[in-house]
Amino acid sequence: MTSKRPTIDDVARVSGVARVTVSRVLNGGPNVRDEVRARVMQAVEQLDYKVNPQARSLAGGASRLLAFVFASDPENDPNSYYESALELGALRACLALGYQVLVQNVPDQTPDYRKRVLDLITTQRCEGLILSPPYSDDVGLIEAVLAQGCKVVTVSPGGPGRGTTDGVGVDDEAGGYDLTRELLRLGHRRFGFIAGLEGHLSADRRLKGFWRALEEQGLGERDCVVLRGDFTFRSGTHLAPQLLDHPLKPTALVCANDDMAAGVLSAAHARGLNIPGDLSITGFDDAPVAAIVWPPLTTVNQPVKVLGQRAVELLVSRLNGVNSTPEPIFQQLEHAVVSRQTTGLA
Amino acid sequence: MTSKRPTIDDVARVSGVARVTVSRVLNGGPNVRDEVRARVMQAVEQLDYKVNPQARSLAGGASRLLAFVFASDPENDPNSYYESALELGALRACLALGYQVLVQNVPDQTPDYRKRVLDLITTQRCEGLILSPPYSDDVGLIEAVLAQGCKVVTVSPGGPGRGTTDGVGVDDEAGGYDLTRELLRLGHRRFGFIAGLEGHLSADRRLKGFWRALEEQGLGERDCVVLRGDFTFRSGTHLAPQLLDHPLKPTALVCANDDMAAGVLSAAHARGLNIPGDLSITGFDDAPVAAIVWPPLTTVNQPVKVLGQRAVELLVSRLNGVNSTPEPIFQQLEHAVVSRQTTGLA
DNA sequence: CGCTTCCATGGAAGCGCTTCCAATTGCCGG
DNA sequence: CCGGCAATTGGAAGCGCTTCCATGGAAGCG
Repeated sequence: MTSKRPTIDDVARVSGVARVTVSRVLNGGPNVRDEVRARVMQAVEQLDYKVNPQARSLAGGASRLLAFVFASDPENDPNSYYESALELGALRACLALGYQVLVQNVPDQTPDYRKRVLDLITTQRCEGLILSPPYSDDVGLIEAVLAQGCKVVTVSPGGPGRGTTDGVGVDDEAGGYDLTRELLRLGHRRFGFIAGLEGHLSADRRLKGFWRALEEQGLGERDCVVLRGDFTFRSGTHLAPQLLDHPLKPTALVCANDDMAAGVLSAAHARGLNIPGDLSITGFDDAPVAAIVWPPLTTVNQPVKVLGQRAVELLVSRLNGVNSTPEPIFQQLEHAVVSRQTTGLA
Repeated sequence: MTSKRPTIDDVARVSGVARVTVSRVLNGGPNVRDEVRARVMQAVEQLDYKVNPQARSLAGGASRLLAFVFASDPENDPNSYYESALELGALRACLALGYQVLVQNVPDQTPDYRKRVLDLITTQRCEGLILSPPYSDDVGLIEAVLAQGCKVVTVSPGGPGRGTTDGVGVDDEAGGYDLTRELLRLGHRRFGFIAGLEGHLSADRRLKGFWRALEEQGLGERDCVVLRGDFTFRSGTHLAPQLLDHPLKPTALVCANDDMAAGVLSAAHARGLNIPGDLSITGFDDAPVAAIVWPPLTTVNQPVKVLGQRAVELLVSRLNGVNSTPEPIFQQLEHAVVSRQTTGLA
């Protein structure tokens, strides 16, 4: 066992000042002479003193705890790059800002999901929440959290979530549009689209952008078959046949994320199709899997890790009062079409 | 803002007992009459009281905080299923046990990595650490942590780590052996092997099992080219040419994990090779990517999520004194060869 | 020069909980 | 009927920190 850790009183004694003064120095408070500040810092150094975060939050009433809530069920979707990357970005930012982040998986089919989320605030004393889709558009949930005095930042809100609280994300609609333009340029005129889960509004915006690009070319609903998947590889493989065998005979299959696109690709391989010769396939996100499959997948890059990081920064700026704009802020980051090898001439 | 949260004193007042008694009930202490216990629980219910974890750990001297430390650099290896799955398993187990887990990424090339890890104990007050490779075999680090009075469980220790503290893992050596037996059965006699990073001893055990299987068939060093990768997809694609162009002309490439195998597969596709007709490829871990690539990868399954969960359970059982066996415990879980479609007759 | 004002510091209280120890009760054998 | 012991409860102290308020001195002002 270790000898006991030094406390703030030890520092105070060694540096010959009162406990409050040490506290002031530690928290960057004003009204401390430079000489005293230096003396305290030296004592801190000498004793290898670290504040006790538990004591600090008990006394100060601030836990410096954030929570990252995600919905995807890892049993069903074991590979969710999106969530891991968000988390990682959040973790990084927290480290820099002196906050901690609790990661919480709350499958959204859970009947008491709202209670589960609110428990993070009551039980763990979280001061801020990062909500990823589909929670980022669950206005009821967001308002319930806000009502508890807990700040919220949403990741990729698709609509209603945006007006309610701060958020970060890319322009999904523009992403879908840009990607589709590229497909149209390659001569494709008949499409299949695998959309995401109901309620994931940001994913639906991708579809909206897709339609807009089609309409600009005078194309419409009769030129595309739309199906809904659940973002998993498996749903891609399951849904592909319906698209491939459809009388419309699509020449390009557009998927709302990369995992489903990888599933479609796999199903296409199983049929002996030549990609992109016989069929073009696109994803969304630019997850690692996009570069791993063969041939590498054309997709839309979004900086997911940065999204997680920005979410934390936004949250913390609200918490420490640096930012107190009354209206919600939405930080939009850049997306980019990444043309790889699953797309070719129609 | 919320009205203030109820405290233990509120519960005491409502249930008409002293604060200590409430504390006893909350912590499942002995010597409380059933009638009183029920009364307290009812008050807790009625007030929707939740203990304040910060206050509890300050008073009780136990933070109920664990940390999960992993080394892989996510910039370089953006897809590490292994770490995410361990984390998820740990998270799940913690939720059930009332502990919290801090996730910490400490790249092992960091010069002050040891300090970074020890800081988790001093700064965050963690009571237990989960160390994944290669830290699981860093005896110096483990002992330094132990010396601070912090418990340690290692994940997949490959050798030295095992005798030092508790651990969980599969029998990597047997996994490598079983997989290789399968390859030999298919008639392969000339091999390429992409090993993992230096210092990842559990990954090296896979190679050891591989050799053992070869020796049983009277094969040896001259029948296999061995290279070292870094577990990433990219290192698989980079290393593949050296193996494919080697005068030995290997008919099967064995990789220490799935990502590298996926890289090799991709490189093989780029050359127009027919898999498994021209070449067999195997991975290790049975990560999601193994099922996603085309053709799906033959590999060895290890229950990574369960590993993470067991690690936490082991740690907690040490912390609360349920388990106080003096010698280190190693929990070995089952592995299984998963034959998919990247392996065929030589 | 007496007054206010500002700066730098310290004293005391208390955050919500657990732990240590003392007090009370009921019940035993002798 | 009494000392003793276990079961049950409560009082008080204190974990390590921040916050509120008081203090003393230096500086500013007419």
